[in-house]
Amino acid sequence: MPTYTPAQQEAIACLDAPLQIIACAGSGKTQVISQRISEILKLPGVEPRHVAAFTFTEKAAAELKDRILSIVEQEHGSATGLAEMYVGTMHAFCLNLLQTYVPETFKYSVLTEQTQRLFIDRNSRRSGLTECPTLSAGTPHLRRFIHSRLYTQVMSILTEDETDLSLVCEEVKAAVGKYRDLLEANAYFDYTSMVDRAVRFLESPDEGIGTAAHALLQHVRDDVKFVVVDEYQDVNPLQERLIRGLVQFGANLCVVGDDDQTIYQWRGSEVANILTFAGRYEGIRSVTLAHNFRSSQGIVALGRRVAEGISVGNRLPKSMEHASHQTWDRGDIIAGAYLTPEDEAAAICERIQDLRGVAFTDRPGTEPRGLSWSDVAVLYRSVAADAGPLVAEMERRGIPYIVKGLTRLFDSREISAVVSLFRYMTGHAAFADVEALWAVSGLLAPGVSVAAAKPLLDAGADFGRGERWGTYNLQRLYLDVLDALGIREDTVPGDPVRGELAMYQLGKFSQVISDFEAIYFSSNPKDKYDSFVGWLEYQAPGYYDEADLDTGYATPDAVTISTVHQAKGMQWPAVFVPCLRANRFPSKRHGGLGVFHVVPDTAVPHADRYRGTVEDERRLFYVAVTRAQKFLYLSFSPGTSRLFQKASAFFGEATTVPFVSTAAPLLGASVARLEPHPRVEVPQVTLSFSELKYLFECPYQFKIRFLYGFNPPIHEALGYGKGLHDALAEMHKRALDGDVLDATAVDELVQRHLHTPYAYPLLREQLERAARAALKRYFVLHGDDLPRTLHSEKQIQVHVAPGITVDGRIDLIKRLETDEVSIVDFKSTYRAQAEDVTRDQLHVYAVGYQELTGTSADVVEVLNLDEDGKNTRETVVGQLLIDVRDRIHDAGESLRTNKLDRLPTWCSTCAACDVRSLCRSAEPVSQVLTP
DNA sequence: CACACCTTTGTTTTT
DNA sequence: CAAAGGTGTG
Repeated sequence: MPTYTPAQQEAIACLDAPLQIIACAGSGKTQVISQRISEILKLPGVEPRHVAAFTFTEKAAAELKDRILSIVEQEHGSATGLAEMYVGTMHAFCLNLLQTYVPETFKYSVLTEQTQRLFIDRNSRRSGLTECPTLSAGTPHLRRFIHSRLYTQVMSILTEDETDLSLVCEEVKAAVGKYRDLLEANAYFDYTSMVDRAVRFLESPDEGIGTAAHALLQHVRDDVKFVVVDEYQDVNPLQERLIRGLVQFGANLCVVGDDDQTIYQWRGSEVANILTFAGRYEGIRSVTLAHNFRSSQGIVALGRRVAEGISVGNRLPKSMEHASHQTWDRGDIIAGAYLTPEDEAAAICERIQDLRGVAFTDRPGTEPRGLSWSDVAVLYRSVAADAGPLVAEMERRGIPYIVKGLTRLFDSREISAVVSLFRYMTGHAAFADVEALWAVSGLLAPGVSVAAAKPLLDAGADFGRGERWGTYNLQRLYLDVLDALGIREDTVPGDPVRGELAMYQLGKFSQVISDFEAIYFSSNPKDKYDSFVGWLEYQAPGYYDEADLDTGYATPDAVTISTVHQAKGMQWPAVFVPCLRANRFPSKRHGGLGVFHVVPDTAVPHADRYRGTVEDERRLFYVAVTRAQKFLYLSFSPGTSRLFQKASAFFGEATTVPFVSTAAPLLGASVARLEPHPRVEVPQVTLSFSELKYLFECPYQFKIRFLYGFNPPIHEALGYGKGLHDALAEMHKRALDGDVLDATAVDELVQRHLHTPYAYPLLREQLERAARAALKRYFVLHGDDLPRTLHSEKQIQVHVAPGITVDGRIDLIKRLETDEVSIVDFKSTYRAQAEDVTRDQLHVYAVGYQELTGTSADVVEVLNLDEDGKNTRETVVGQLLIDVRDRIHDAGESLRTNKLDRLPTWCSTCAACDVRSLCRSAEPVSQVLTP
């Protein structure tokens, strides 16, 4: 066990009272939580499934889980059942809870921000959008398309906050009900409704759906014994209700956070939750982790000064203390003012180049190394508004950088060219326009003309050819066009990086089509194409404004340029915070139609937090400052307009802190220098079963699907296989409770679970018949096995090495008549995404089962639900399990190093791959020329 | 100092 | 199209 401070030890050891951990920046919070959870797992009678730990992002969850597993493996040797410990977001927890215990919700899918807006606009009347009045004279009612984002904000505030509905006008209240009904009618959750549904189950079980509510509550009562909430300061009122609901039967609660780092008020975080925690729970213990192990004395002093500017009533009393080995030297912290943004950018670049090679010690007792590009971050209040001059200067000097949120997907020449195809098809552009855009797209190999795709476009635009709407598939047309033009990573002119970049843009567009088509799949074809083009022109550019270049899992050695928000939880040896201008940081309030023109601000407690206050901005500045380990450069230059002429109050305040210099020479030769050596970061790799399957099958296929983001076309029968799986899941779950169904339940099961939103009426009938037949057949062939069900939809997990985890669910685990344990995977032909189960995958299941129970399964089998489908059954062999572990490990490594190569030669995998046209020619090349 | 008028701007982002 | 900073007037 590493050494802990007395406060850390106290937090780790307090397992029997509600605990509040106030964790200052850099206080080793994650380590303390992880160690505390490890202690919980040592308690007699405590199983991993008794623990639920919440984080705000999937990334933070992966890191926390990995840390816990490392500690547990070290201290307990190995432990079984860890897959059943919940570490994740509250959203995923709620979704999981509902889709495990409430059969009616098994078929629900989740709307993203994009599909949610598409859905609301397509149903603008039925969702109540156009009936919402506003306080603005110019806008008597919300309007379709224009106000759908505002509408989603209103809907989430009304369910996520403690809104006083008596102050909200009738039409808006009606809209909430209409929108909720519309979601349910279409089997959708949005991010709010999944939490809301779960909370309502926990709060008023009597109104629930009988047995489901009972089972859900039973699970919470029996299994949830320890709840840990990280980043508690960012919890919103609905999430606070969820926490209350989860601990209502006496579970131990531990909340961890720092009120000074509340930076998401504008999306509902309620600081009051953490400020008044002590008064709301009985007998709480409170521990403050005040020691900062990250930053030098100077940074800590500056941070403390910034935080002390928050008024006493809005802050928990605490004083961050310097405890790091980092030294402060005069000149490490500079607040510099410049005459123009260009001067400021140049000065930043000078410093960055000066810092490269400076000796730096990451941890006490380790060897120093030379700083490199990736040790530097430049943090802006608004990257979009202010980062331009710096990016230009970095570009000029050839300093490598990563920036998010500056480039817009729809401004790129690649996407302009692609959009023109659809404009041509709907008569909004001449073919000459298309040719002009493709000529400058940088996508076509020499000698290839977009004219090669014209026949496809003309045929596609003939909307009189067939009556089935599903045949007018946007995604298929798109992939066919790319194929006809021979566009692949290696045919795009330029160096390999250029090829990757282009494919990444094109993959994003595939996602754009998927989003649109998920909502508009079954519209009259002509209308669908027209809506698509209109949407591409007016809506989509605003939906997909960040074309953040995801570099995959490999981390390049480059300067990070990002917003302060995105820097939360991170640290760098050197941090720059430029453009500290009045009206920018702190940001002035903004105009325009807002939520409080629809909902009166008196109906929402602390409504101001949604608009943003100066204190909120101060907390954001506090986060920025405390990211730095040693070097911190604050700077100001007047902006282009009248509004941004003066320096930020924060800037002036910083200059009054003794550790801060207003000018200092470059370090030059005055400090020790070493060869630049970027810090080694181990990116977390968490793979789902289906991702792993693709990675095993063909690494390049994985790259096309998951890194570039290409999606296969929607199949009209989509949902059939899922429906069968869900029906079987209900059968097995009820069998586990002693409720063994027979064939008379088939109609009801199909009715409840089969959801095929893209099927035309005739196909829907066919699918229903097929589903009934499949379930009846299952009852005949396997009905007798039902009582021998051991687990249904069992969550498993394989932790292969630090940072590499595979997550997944096993359809069914049952005891055979021979008393052996069998792992079963169901298969159905109609299952849209050809989920072929390979032997490898089955053996991964077997490994997961082993980690879960500590015992080995005897056989793995594939059970085909089709009438004449083939089943397989295979003995689990120990050596195979070891081999599979090695293969997962290799797969994870290839991801981290970004080595995702094509299979060397054409093979059966290629023949079955539905994205192969993006990889190589369909025909195997018989004569390969080798230079 | 109070007020009217004119000008400029439009953030931050996860699930 | 709304809001608030800046500027000018009394």
